[in-house]
Order: sequence, then structure tokens, then C-alpha cells
Amino acid sequence: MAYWLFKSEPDEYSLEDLKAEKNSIGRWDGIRNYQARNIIRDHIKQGDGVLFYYSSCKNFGVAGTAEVVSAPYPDPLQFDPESKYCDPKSPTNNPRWLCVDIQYRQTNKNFIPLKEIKQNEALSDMVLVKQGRLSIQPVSKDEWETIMMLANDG
DNA sequence: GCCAACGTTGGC
DNA sequence: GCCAACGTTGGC
Repeated sequence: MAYWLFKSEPDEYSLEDLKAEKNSIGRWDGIRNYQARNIIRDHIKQGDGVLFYYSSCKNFGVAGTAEVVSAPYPDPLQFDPESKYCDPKSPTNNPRWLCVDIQYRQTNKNFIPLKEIKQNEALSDMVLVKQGRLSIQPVSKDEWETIMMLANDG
């Protein structure tokens, strides 16, 4: 089992939005970055853990957790002319963009601001700290456990 | 294949 | 609103 960090702008799609979906399962679509796509395609598996991270907002940080509940599959939005994620150049017989379904797990007892992550020695190697921009990132087991401790203590 | 110009992300 | 750190595009 592997762990990942998914970024979302809470105004667009929040952890509460995921929770409110049918069976608390939502489609993680709209990934239009090859690095993130490759991670989905080559590494993300059903049952993996997901840190739900809020970016580009007033309070940015880890809000809670979710679980990957599907295998990767073609993102339907790339073929939807109405969608801002439509990609007319994506070949229908070999879709360029993938997505997965995730299911709500928990909302942190303590919201973990990025500042707190940056201050924590055990989390200094997180991709989040080293390379800010990637929207889907690997998280090590140790990092996951440290985050869970911060999320649930106190 | 290079690289300049442009676009995006996302913390500050 | 700014801008650093990327990623993408397109002319050559």
C-alpha cells in the first residue's frame, strides 16, 4: 500500500464535497499535468491512502484523508466539449488523461497548515516542501504516520 | 532538438 | 497582486 497527496482548491472541491457525494466516493478528474498523470498511470493503486491538501486558498494545508477506490481510468472530461478540461488533441483510442475514484475517510481533528509541515523536521523531505507545484505527490509511510499523528493528537 | 516566449501554480 | 519555479508551445 502506498500513500499520496492530492491537491485541491477547496472552493472548487473540498473534503466536505467528497463526503457529500454518493457513498462519499468522488472522481478525481481534471489532472492535466504529465508528471501527475504518470504517477496515476504507473503507481496509484486501489486501496492507497490519500492526503487531501487544500491549496490556493486562505488556509492551505492537509484537511484529511481519503482512499483510492478504483483503478486508473480515462478521464471523461477530456472528451467533454463543455468542460474546461476538454482536450481535443487527446486520441479517443488512447486517452491522454487519467483519473481515479477516491472515497472520503476522515477529516483531521487538527487541520495541518503547510507552515506546520515545513517546521517539522521529519517532514522536511516531503515533495510538498521541496517542489511546491506538483498536484499529485508521493508520500512516504513515515511521512504519512507523522501527518496522522499531527492530525489526531491534542 | 534548442530555446525564447508564454502560461500556470501557489505561497507570500 | 507579485513573482519564483516550474511546464508547454512553436519557430527555427
